[in-house]
Amino acid sequence: MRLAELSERSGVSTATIKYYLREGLLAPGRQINTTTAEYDEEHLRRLRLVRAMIQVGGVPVATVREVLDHVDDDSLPRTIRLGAAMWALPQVPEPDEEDEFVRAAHHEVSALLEQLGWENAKRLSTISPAYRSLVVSVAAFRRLGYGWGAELMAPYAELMHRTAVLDLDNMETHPSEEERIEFAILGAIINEPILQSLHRLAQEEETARRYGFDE
Amino acid sequence: MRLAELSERSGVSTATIKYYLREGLLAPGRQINTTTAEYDEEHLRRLRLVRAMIQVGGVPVATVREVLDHVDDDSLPRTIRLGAAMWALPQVPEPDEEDEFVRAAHHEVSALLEQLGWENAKRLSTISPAYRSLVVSVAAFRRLGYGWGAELMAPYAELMHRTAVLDLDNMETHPSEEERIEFAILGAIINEPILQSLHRLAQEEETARRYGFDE
DNA sequence: CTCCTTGGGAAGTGTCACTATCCAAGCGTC
DNA sequence: GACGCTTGGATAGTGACACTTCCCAAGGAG
Repeated sequence: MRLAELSERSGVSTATIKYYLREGLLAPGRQINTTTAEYDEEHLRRLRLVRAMIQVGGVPVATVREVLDHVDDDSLPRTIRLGAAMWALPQVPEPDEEDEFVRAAHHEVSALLEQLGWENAKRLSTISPAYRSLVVSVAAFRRLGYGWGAELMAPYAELMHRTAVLDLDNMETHPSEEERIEFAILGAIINEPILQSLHRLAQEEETARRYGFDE
Repeated sequence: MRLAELSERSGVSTATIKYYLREGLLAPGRQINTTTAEYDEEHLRRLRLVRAMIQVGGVPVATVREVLDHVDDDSLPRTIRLGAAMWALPQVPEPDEEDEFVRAAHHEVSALLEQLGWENAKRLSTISPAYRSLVVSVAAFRRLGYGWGAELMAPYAELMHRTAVLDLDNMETHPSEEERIEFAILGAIINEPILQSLHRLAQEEETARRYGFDE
């Protein structure tokens, strides 16, 4: 398969594929001679993953490269590769520890983890990007004058835990390592828009059930 | 309160506030004379909401304006105002109905709504942005070769429905109309990062429980 | 009187994901 | 073997976006 065919089958323009090649998001094809390169199904698959991350997930190109670097790092064991890839994902601004709201949010969140008994998450709290982004979000809410304490978050956290259980159950149905890692990344990226859409749909449904249509 | 104080109390630079004023995201202050305007707590509150939408929620400025226009439209009844504001939020590209994956996703999603008994969501399916974005995401997943059918989505949808119930319960604890509408918008925007963070934290927790730390 | 602030507008900045253009070197076809 | 096409490689340009900078004339405070 040559560039033109790769482009056609993926729906991505050749110019964009060349851009991805330059950015290291896609491995170069097998060079046949100076002016021809051969791509295979693996390239197509990877290109689609990249597209999904960028277009559906809105992940910045630089982040995609980081994630893929971890995925392809054969020197690491599988769980680490997966974890590294997942952790490279969020683009979380370092919370400002001076800020009173940030400090309050910290307490709130660790109280939450305590209450839920999430021992592992607690142990990771100093380094986990998910923890940090939660702190940032809670602080933002507080700054607006809305209380969003552990007691309000706990039921949400319970539901999200069940969601995570579903995620991992689904992942485990995939036979090969490669597929599982890819699926986990998709689960973290494409799943989120799906969850978000389901959430909004559910809100519409529930709103209509409670208040009806005033249309 | 003058511009400088509004800036100081909100942590937003005067230049940016002026930009928001120009863009119609913030009502002009009460003009005292040609060179002085007076702002009140309401302005501060609105400014914080705008900031939250843009910074935490990543909502484009143009979309923020649309949302606020609906919120401030006193000619509409409350539920409509709320609905209009929520619907202005997502920036969903129109799905390409020609695409086979999009059509398949359509069937998938309406089968899901059928199975769940979400009658209201189903009735809204032709116009709801949430429905459309769900179709787009499911189609993207399919295009990558991953099956993500109604039977897999249903348990997620159930969990999201419970989340929506929590959302509305929380909203109803707010006494005033204004606050409820504002809270609902925040719930749609800031809540989502929080849910997302909780989801990822839960994934970390569950991954650690299942596979332990290989560190 | 002087300095500062005000609203207002125009123009510039930096980031990001492409996109367009150009190039010399092959390949396939006639 | 001429011609049109494609290739990898590189550079520069584009358009959207969210500011940010700069400048202005008018008013107010000390």
